Amino acid sequence: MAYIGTAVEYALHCLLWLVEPLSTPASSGDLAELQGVPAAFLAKILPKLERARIVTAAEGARGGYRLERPPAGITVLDVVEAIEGRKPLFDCQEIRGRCALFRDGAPRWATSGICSIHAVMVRAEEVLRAELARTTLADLARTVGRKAPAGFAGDVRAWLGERAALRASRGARRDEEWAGSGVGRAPAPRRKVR
Amino acid sequence: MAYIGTAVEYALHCLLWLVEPLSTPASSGDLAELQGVPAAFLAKILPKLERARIVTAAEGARGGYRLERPPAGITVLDVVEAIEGRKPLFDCQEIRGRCALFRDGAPRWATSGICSIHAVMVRAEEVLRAELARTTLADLARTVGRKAPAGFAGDVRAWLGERAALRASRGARRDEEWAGSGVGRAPAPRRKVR
DNA sequence: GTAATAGTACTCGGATAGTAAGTGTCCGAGTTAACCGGG
DNA sequence: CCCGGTTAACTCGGACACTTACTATCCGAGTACTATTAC
Repeated sequence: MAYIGTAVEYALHCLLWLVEPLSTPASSGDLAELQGVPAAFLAKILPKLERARIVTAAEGARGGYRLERPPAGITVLDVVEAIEGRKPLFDCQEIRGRCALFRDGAPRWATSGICSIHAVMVRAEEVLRAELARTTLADLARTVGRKAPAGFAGDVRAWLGERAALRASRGARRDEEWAGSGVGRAPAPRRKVR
Repeated sequence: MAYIGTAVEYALHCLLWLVEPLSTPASSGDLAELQGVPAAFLAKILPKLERARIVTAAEGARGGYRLERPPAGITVLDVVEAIEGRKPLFDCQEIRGRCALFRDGAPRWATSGICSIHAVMVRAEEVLRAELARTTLADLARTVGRKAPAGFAGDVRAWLGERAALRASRGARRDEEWAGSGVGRAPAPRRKVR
């Protein structure tokens, strides 16, 4: 198992599509289908980004996600910690104090301060975090934009918009089919389709 | 679960006691008891250090472990990789190529080269490894030596030596108890006082 | 025309499998040192 | 005094429980928007 899991990868890829503002927010289901990742899992990841104030969620019909802050202010480290929490690279078991020579309790010099081995790991974790904090969402989007052909970002935006529009008309279209089938309509009670 | 596990911690603590050469090699059982760590587990860790040519193992009776190389040439990274292997910080799922817009196969620009997100993680892993490679066993031992009181290292060496000597005489002592209990003995009877 | 209402799509959160990895234990095989008795 | 057999202690490696975390799925609750109906 890797230290940085699949959930972070899914999140970053979703955020990349949200860098350029959309006319309608993107639903978690659409983001999942767009990228071929499990929708139920993504629906569990995105709320964590919301709690971290990285995205805003619009509830209800026509709901979805938008970036809350400008992408140049969101670092990869922000995303990692929003999803995985701040889990340590290493958790010290305090072996120092268990030495068999300490018959009755470990002396102060062996329990105070930080273990030297632990100190190395803490330094390593710090440089790791610093490196992850160097790259922002805007940097990532720029890099991706250089690789993809000219119209691609627009195509994706169009696909997402189409998806939203299709959903908006679905109820109405279904009603139309009902009318066309010649079935009488009851006033108040609605029939459930399917 | 942490990226760098307990096994690495046990290993580093053991190695610290081996920095100063011992007259007799230290057995895995003694190292375990000295530090209050599960012996059966440690017996599984130390062979990995041997395969990485960090320690040498003396087999058979009076066997045990010694440092193979000078401690200034053994880095913390060496120990981590000897035990955990070179597991990646992040394993890329290649989400790029799964885009729903690629109806019939992903285009070359989306599969060639390294994913931009992956690239960030690779850089992070590199700085992490570099930081771990900065500290050697000799550095660690020096730091520990500054914290512990003057005679402590000597006390530990004495304890390990005593342990080895005690084992050397144990069989004989047990023979005496056997003789005292009047239980008959098969082939080669033995007796000796410690 | 305006207000109430039903329906739908979405987010959010909890509950729940399944799977992979790390921790820890146990046992058998092979190896070496020490010891004993017999020459 | 020296030689061969026996025993004990150790490393090494495989097999096996146990725990934990992550991935993934499902379902219920709440919320907002739309369309329809009634006044």
